[in-house]
Formats: sequence, structure tokens, C-alpha cells
Amino acid sequence: MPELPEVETIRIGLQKKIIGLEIKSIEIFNPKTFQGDEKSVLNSKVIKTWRAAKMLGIDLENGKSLLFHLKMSGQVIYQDEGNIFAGGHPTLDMKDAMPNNSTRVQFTFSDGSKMHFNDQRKFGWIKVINTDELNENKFYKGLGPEPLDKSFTVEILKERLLKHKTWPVKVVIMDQSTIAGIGNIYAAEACFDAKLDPRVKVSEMNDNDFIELHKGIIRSLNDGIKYGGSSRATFVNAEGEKGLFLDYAYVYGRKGEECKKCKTLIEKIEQAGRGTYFCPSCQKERG
DNA sequence: TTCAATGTTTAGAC
DNA sequence: GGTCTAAACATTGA
Repeated sequence: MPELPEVETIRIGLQKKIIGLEIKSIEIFNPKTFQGDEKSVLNSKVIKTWRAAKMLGIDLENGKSLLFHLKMSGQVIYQDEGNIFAGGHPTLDMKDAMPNNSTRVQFTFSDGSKMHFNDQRKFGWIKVINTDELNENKFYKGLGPEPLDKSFTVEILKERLLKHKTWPVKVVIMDQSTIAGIGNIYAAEACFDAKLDPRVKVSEMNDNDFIELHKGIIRSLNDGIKYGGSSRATFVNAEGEKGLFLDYAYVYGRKGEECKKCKTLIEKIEQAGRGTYFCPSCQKERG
């Protein structure tokens, strides 16, 4: 499940490869995945790549931009002479020949290299927009502050969270309009890191909780980037297999397993229709 | 066979 | 409008 760190890993990889290249052709295998006029992005140089929350952007010289959203099962796989670069949802077939049966869109660049947008569940999308109309994009417009930006301070976190005083902390940090880019996995991990019970309401948090949560969010996201960078960014062999992805998680997906810190069994509850994992001992509810 | 899983959008109820 | 719930999207695997 690609979240902010996975998308950032992809962006860093693409940045090194495609700046200055032109898209020569686009093959669309699943029409719903690609929105907009694909011809309008051909034969124009890539000038910039960027990321906002879990959205990836590629700006072109002709004033058009491509927006990507991987949703739950998207992957971006880039291939040039002898190299494969892949990021996103980890599956075994990532390292196989492309396109495969989850490939939805294929881009061919001016140097002959190819980029594939794979998406098992077809929830992800690619959109063509005018670069200067990005601010009108509904998703982009509604985003909260970037948690890895230097300007994201404890004060900002507190201010954003207090907009939803009655919400449980884990639910509120997943809300894209409150903070950008945190999904179910990192929300759970950030709470664990901050030793916060995910059910604690914002109104029940004290100053120390905000400080710890701020650290927890940044630490788990950075760990994710580090992890993505080291194990998936440039794999050429069997890396990218399922198990690797969540090996570093303390609580996510570990129901009934021992907490890595205190050996208490990890519990799972439901919050806002999503699974929440936590250690009942390390993450104590406030009194 | 049914159901949970994921991120986001959209719709509806209070 | 805030807040909450649920369905929808597509697919897989338990």
C-alpha cells in the first residue's frame, strides 16, 4: 500500500531519470485509468517532478502536467538499458517483463526507456491537467500541510488537529485535509511511536502528546523512505517481495503477534471503518 | 461463499 | 456546516 514514503521514493527515482526526456508515445490498456488527452503531453520535455501527499506530479515544458495517484495497489516501474526501477505496491511480478496483466498505461520516452503504471485493483489514476490549474484540482486544494516539510512544527500539528477535537487521534492524522500523506499504516505506526492509544481524542491530548506525536509521524515516515530507498528503489533481484514491505512495522498487520518492545500481544480494533492495530501496553489510554 | 483490505470520492443522516 | 456512517470503486486472498 503505497503511502507518502513510497511515492517519494518513486519520485526521487524518476527525478534522476526522466528530466529532459520527452514522452514519445502512450499506450493505454485500461481507459478508466487515464483521464485527459494523452496526445497533449507528447513531445514535450519533462521539466520537474514533485509530490503532494500521495500524489505524484510530472510537469512538462508545454504547460501540461501529469498527475498520478497509486491508491492502494499502484506501482510505477521504469526501465531503461538493463535497469529496472520500481516502487509502490510490492508484488512479485514487479521485476518481470513489462507490460504484464496489471499494466494499465505504458509511456515510452525519447531515449527508448519505458515507464509502466501498474495497478491490480484499478483504483489508481493518471490525469492530464494544465500546470497552472493545479490549484483547482480538488484533491490538491484540500490537502493539509506536508508532514516532512520543515515548516511542519508541533504548533502546526496541534493547530490542525484541534480542528477536530472530538476525533480519535489515529483517525485525525489520517485525514488528508488535516495532514497530507499519512495512511493507515503510518498512522498506526506514528501512534505507536508516540506511545498514544489510537482511541485518544484530540481534546484529551496534552502538550507532551503533541510533541511525541509530531516526532512519531516524522520518524515513521522517514523510516519508510529510508526503507523504500534501500530495498525497493533499484532492486534487480528478488527484492520487493511481500514480506519486506512491512518487516519494519511495530504494529500494523501484527494482530495477535508479540509487541516488539514489550511482548504484549498486538490488538486490532476498528475506527472509522478502518483497521487499527496497537499495543495495549505500550500505548496506554490517558487517565 | 462471504468478507476484509486499501485511499479517496460521494452521498446521506442527524 | 460539523460529524459520522456507509457505499462505491476493483480485485484478491483468506
